[in-house]
Amino acid sequence: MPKAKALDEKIAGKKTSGRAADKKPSRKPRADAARNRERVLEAARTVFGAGAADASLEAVARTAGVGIGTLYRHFPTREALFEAVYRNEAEQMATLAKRLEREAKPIDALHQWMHSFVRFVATKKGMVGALALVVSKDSALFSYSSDLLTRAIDELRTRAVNAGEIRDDISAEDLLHTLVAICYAHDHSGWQESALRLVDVFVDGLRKRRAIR
Amino acid sequence: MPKAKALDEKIAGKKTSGRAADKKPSRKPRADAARNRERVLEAARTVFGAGAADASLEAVARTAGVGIGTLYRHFPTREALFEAVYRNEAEQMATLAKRLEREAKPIDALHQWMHSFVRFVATKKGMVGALALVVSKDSALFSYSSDLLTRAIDELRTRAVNAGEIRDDISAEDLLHTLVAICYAHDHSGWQESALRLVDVFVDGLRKRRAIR
DNA sequence: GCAGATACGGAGGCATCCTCCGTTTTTCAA
DNA sequence: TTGAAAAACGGAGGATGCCTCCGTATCTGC
Repeated sequence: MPKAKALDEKIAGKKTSGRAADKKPSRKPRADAARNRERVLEAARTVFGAGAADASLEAVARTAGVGIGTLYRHFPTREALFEAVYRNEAEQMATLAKRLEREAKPIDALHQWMHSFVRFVATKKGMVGALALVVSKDSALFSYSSDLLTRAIDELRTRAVNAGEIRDDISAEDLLHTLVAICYAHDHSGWQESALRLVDVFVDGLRKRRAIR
Repeated sequence: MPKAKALDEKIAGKKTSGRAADKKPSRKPRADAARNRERVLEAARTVFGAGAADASLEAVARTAGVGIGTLYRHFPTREALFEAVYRNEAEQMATLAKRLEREAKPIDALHQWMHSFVRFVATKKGMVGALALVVSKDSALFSYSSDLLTRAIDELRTRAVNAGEIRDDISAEDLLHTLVAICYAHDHSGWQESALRLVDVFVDGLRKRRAIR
């Protein structure tokens, strides 16, 4: 299972921020570098948070009061920047999954998690665009956050499948993909209600039940 | 119902290509203009058909052997070009809806139509990108094709609702949006099977059923 | 305080978007 | 047939964005 392996390495590497992996004593990171990184992140949160996930990176750099080169050094791609900006959010969703797993019945946990996801996204305008990028590119394979979310939903899914409550032929990736898709590009007022309803429909469809005849 | 009105005007205008609307005797369209329009369309079909919905418009113009200015004169926006390229496809889907309405039971008609949509999209690589644009922008309001699809699915939906087979609180827009979303950004091999399964789940969720107690 | 390591930043090459306008082609009426 | 006006052509050019590269500035450990 090469994919999971790569993921674990990635998480380990990121979490500890380069623990003496192999052959690098490496002095501590420079103060100005850390400062600038924070500035860029802050600017990105501001700019993307305004809903413009496609804002130019130059605008972000300008907002941060930093050269474009500096931005690219810290975040080589737009995805990397999104990743850093929304990592926190993904972690919150993962934590929520753990909690729901303890506190709710399998299918309810899944259902509630998906609802929370929609509501969460609703408060973070930029996140939709970020998620779209994450889902649409194969970069999903390289995204810490996206894997976090996939794992979270997969735990909920597996539990519900094992309890015999939902069908077993829909993958976690498909679930997440659908969830993001439901949130995506709904910009009119009232989209949140639509999205929540669509989640209801979808979860209902996942249920194993007998149809009225 | 201002939206529908605007739509009708649009259809009429396009269909008859400017029938003496009000005060324009207007000479007949120039031959070279018509020829170039066709060339651009053909080139666009080729380029987008190869799956590159984000190809540069300059590339399309080059392929068509036409200046970039000419392309923009005929199709002021990328969406307008998509619209023209895939208008035909949308009409086919609309026709299919009519047929299914005669030949299948309400919910089956809806289900089959959605399946056909997925399969259809699978054969037209560029179409996914086009649909994404159409759905994501509010340009949906100004799109002939998108309205055609919305109307088609709405007829199927309404019929199924009236037959008491599906819930009545999901709009045609939501259905179409979800359908497109399910197709969107699935690029790995085997996406078609995933997508068809997701459609099954979704339609199942639309059903009015009694839960297992 | 110094030297080397590290980071900065923006100029510059490239691509795309889209507009504007001088030139060319077509149409129509005389 | 012809010539002038209308219509369309096409591409140069200004604007913006992406990303890289490298001369310069700053920091850190000694």
